[in-house]
Amino acid sequence: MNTNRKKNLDSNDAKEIAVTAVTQDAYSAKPAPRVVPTPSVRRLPLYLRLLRDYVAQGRETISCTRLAADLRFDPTQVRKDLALTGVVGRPKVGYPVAELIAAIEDFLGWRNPVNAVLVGVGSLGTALLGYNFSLHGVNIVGAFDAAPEKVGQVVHGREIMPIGYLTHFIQHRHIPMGILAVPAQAAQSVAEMMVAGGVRAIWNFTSAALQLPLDVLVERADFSASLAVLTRALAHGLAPTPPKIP
Amino acid sequence: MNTNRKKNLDSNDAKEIAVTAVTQDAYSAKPAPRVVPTPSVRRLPLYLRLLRDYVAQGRETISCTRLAADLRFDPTQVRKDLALTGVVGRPKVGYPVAELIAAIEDFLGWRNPVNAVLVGVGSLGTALLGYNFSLHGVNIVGAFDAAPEKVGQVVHGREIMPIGYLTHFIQHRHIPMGILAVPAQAAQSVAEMMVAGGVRAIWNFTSAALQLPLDVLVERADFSASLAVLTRALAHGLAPTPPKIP
DNA sequence: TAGATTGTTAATCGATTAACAATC
DNA sequence: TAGATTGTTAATCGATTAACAATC
Repeated sequence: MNTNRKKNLDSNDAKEIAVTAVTQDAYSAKPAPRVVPTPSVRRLPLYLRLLRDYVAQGRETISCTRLAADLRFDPTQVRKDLALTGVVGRPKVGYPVAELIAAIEDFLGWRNPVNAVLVGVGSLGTALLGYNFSLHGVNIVGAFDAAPEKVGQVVHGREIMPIGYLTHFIQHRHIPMGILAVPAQAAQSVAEMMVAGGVRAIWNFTSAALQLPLDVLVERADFSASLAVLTRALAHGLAPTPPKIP
Repeated sequence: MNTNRKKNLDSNDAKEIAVTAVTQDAYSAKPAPRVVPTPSVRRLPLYLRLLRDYVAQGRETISCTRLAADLRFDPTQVRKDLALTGVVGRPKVGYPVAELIAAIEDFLGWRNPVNAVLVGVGSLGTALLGYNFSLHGVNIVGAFDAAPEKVGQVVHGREIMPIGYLTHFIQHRHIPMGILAVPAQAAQSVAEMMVAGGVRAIWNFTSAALQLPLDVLVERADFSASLAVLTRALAHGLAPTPPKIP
C-alpha cells in the first residue's frame, strides 16, 4: 500500500487539475484529458474502419465487446479508447455508431485535412501520391524531386517541382507537414529544408535518424521495424506449418 | 517494499529459469532471454543503420552514449537493447561496431532471408516489388493479382501470377510469409488463402482487421496509425511556425 | 425484472529510466 | 592513475487488464 501512495496522489492531482480545467474552459462539458496516450491514438483508426463496416451493415449501435472481439483487443481497452472521444455509450445497448464515427474523425482532425508536401517521387513516392489521404486528414498539395528529368512531369495530377522551390513553397503556403520519400542519404538535408520552411511535422519513410529541433514531430514510417518483428519471429520458432497434403 | 515483493520474486524466477535453460542448451554461453521485448526488436534496425554509417566513417568502436544521442534515446535503453544481441562492450571504449552489425543481423534473421509472396500489384505493391528486402531478411519470390489483365505482366522482374495459384504456390514452395497489398475488401479472403497455403506470418498493408488463427503473426503496416498521430498533433497545438520573413 | 454493458477505480504488467559498482 | 563507460539492479512511469458498482 505504501509504494502505491505516490500513484494515488497522482490520480488525485489529475482529478483536481481536471476540475480546474472545467472552470477555465466552460465550453466543453467534459474536459479533454491533458495528455492522450499515443497507443490509443494509433488504435482509433482501427475502430473507425470497423464502425464504417457496421454502418454498411445497417447497425446503429455497437458494444465494446463486439469491437474488441473483431480486433482481438481487451474490451476495457476499447472502452477507455472510445472514452477519449467524449461519446458515451448506454449500458446494455452500446455506443451509437454514427456518433462515434463523427467523434473519432473530429478527434483525429480528419474532418479538416492539413496540407502536405511530398519529396521524392520514386516508386514509393509515386504510390503515396496515388493515395487519397483527404479522408485521413492529409492533402498532398505539392510534389518535389531532385532529378531534373522528373521535374515538370505530372504524377497523379501533381506537377513535380524542383527541390530548390521546396522551402519557399512551404513558407509561402504555410504547409504544416512534409512527407519524406527520398533516398536515405538525402533525408537529413531535405528535412532541414522542410523545417526551414516551417513544417511542424514530418512523415519519414526513410531509414535515416533525423537530427531536427525537438519541437518538430517526426513520425517514422520506414519498413525496417515491421520487418524486424516478422523476420525475428519467423527465424525463431514460427516455422511454416507443414503443408497438409490433400 | 511490500508491493514490490511480487516483482522481486518474478525476477528471481527468471534467473532460475534462465539457469535451467543453460543446463538444457549447452551450446550458447549466454542463454537467450525467454521473451524479447518487441519495442527493442523494432529499435534494432535503427542501430544497425547507424552502425553502418559509423563503419563508413572508419569507426571501430562506438559508445551507447553516442548511439543514444544520434537517436535521441536513453543510453540505458541502448545498452539494454544491445545486450539482447549478446555482444559485450568494454568500459571506456564502447562496443565493437563490426561485431554489433553482425550480431544484430543474426538476431533479426537478416542473414538468411525468408521467402515471401506479395499479393496485390497496385501502386503500393509495385513499389514493394521494387525494393530489395534481401538485406532486411525477406525475398519476394512470387507476385499475384486478381486482375486478369495484370496476370502475365512482368513487374520488377517478377511475372504476375493469378490469385488462383496462390495457395498451391505457397504450399508447394513452403513460403512462410505473405505480403498483403490488396484493396481492403479483398484482404480477409486473400489472407485466408495464404494461411491455407501455410504462411506463418502476414505483413498487412491493408486497413482490414483480419480474423485468422492466433498462431499466424500479423504485422500491421497500414498508414492510418501514423496519420492519426500526425494529424491529431497538428490539429491540437502543433501549428506551423510563423514563416520568418527575411 | 434480470442481466448485459458501461464507466471508472484499482491492480497488474511491462517498458523506460535512474543509480551505481565494476572495469578498462 | 582517473574517469568514461559498461552491465545490472532498483525505481519509476505508463499502459493494459481486472473488478465492480451503476444503469439501461
